[in-house]
Amino acid sequence: MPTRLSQLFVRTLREDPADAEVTSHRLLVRGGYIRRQAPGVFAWLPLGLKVRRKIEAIIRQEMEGIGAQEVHFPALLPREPYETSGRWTKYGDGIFRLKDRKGADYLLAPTHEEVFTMLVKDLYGSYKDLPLSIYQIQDKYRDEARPRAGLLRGREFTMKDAYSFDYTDAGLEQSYQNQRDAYERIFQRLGLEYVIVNADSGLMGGARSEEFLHPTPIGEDTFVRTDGGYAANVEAFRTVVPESIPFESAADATVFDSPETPTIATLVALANDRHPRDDGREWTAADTLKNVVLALTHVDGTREIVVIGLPGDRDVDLKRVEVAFAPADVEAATGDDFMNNPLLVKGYIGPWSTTGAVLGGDADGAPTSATGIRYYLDPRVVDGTEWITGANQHEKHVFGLVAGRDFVADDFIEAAEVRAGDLAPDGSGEIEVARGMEIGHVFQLGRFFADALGLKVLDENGKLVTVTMGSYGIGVTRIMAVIAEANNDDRGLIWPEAVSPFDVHVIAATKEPLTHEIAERIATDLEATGRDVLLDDRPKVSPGVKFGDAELLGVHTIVIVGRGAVDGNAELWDRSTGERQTVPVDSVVDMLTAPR
RNA sequence: CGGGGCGUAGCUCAGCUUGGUAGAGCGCUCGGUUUGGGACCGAGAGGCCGCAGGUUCGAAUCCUGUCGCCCCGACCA
Repeated sequence: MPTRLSQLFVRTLREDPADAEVTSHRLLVRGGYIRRQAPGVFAWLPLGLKVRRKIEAIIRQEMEGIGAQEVHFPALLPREPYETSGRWTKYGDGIFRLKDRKGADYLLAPTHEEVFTMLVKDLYGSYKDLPLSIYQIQDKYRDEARPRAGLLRGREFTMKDAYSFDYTDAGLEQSYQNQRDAYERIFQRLGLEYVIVNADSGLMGGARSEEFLHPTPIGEDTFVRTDGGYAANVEAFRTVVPESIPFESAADATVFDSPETPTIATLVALANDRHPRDDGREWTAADTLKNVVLALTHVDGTREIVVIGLPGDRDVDLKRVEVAFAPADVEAATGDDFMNNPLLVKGYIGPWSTTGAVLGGDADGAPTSATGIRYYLDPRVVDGTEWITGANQHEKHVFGLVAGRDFVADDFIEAAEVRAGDLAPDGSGEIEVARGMEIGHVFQLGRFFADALGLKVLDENGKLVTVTMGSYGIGVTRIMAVIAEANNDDRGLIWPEAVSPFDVHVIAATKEPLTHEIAERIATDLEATGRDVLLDDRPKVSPGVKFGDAELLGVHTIVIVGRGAVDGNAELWDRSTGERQTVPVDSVVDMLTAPR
């Protein structure tokens, strides 16, 4: 039986809801797919559920296709396994915690690595049981600091999470590749544009990690790519290191007075004014070495001051720094930090002074400088490059300071902002910077969880080996929003066929009994061929409203049975192109079911 | 957590400056007219004006506090 709009639990809204900003949120609420219940929490109405199930069906097919087995674990979980893995603490305010009547701690799972690991440990003990891939489609809960954009960042959301278990690295590689391939098929079937970028492994450590990003201006991730096929998350971007320059014949560094140079721009202006280059070129910000003082808080709580030196035309990208120093926390140095390090003269910081090294150390990293503070350099600051930088005296800078001669870093660091036009590390040219929404993530966890939770099996030699795992997530509900976001016009949604809530939307466009009878018959006949049909049989609703609702709801194929019915005609209306085609009523079903 | 905005009917909003019986449009119900692009007429139902204090003869309106929500940022396996 077709679904009758007159009976369907839905109410379309003529106006945009006041709390919806992004397109997908607006249209999904207006179309009666979802309703907001609490910030980041949504009720699913019949239409929304239908779309979601189509997405889930595709994911299930592809998971089964690679031999992953479906399970379903609780969303409500006890504290213990998360305590063991350390994530009860690590997640901080990010998870919903609750207590049962006895006062025992529970959480609403933000992700399920622990539970899967524990269950495999309970049931399996031999290498013969592996490899194993299991997955679930389950609601996840995260107490986001700021839920936003409707389904795109919710606090309750549905995710497909899969986990692979292997006892060899090669096995993990294979399992990972299987999932990765399945993801590509899933996104292709969903008609979703995606790029695969190298991701930072973040909280859980681990080896290979790739994100599937859907390029969109409202994306929360910044990534870079080249026409030559390179793509990476900015956090994972690696700077191309220039060739070193011989510096045997370089002139000595020269200290100069630099009053009133609070910024790089004023410093450059002063240098050009008083110490113009003799090669005719002007000094630029890129000739200066900017030294940024940061405070690290290590896992054990100790605080360490470090300095990062980078070309003056670049800013530090805090996210990239955090990744570089993970798991330590990073913040800007405070006034107290400067008080405690009087050798650092604010505004005139540099790795060198007339009395010798102030920052950095020798090649072994042993602190030999005056401060002993660890000094990190941007990879562009290769040996032989010459810089204008602070001389660690009030109102004094130095130029001609040569890297590798006058100062040495403890290490190099990817801390500088990444800019469009930078060169890709794989030689494929200049990068562009774009925004993307993460729709999938494949991740080699390695032995992190298995170690923490003691998941080991006996191998062929009877030796106990720690299992190596992968985790693979796809945001089901987020994908629905992303699809909606990518497929709409000013009149409403335009679902791709693969996820459309219905295959055909049949409209009885007049109030004459004849049109209703014909529409009814077409809908029933289409259903008999296996099509999923929505029939707008509302008896007293004007055609304009029905057309408007059809456009809002966004089923790609619409059949209008209206005033042409007396002549035996109906219309086929393509939602995406807007084209209408008059066809005999009797051929409608054939036309819509003919193989294409 | 920082910044900004908003809480009045199911939805979108006006009213608040200048205190005096709670409003509009859409939606919903009933009757009639209309009938291919969000029709019209008439009659209705529907509100603790976020909550709590205060000022006042009288508070949606003024004051204080509080809660909630939205947006930007920080954060975000």
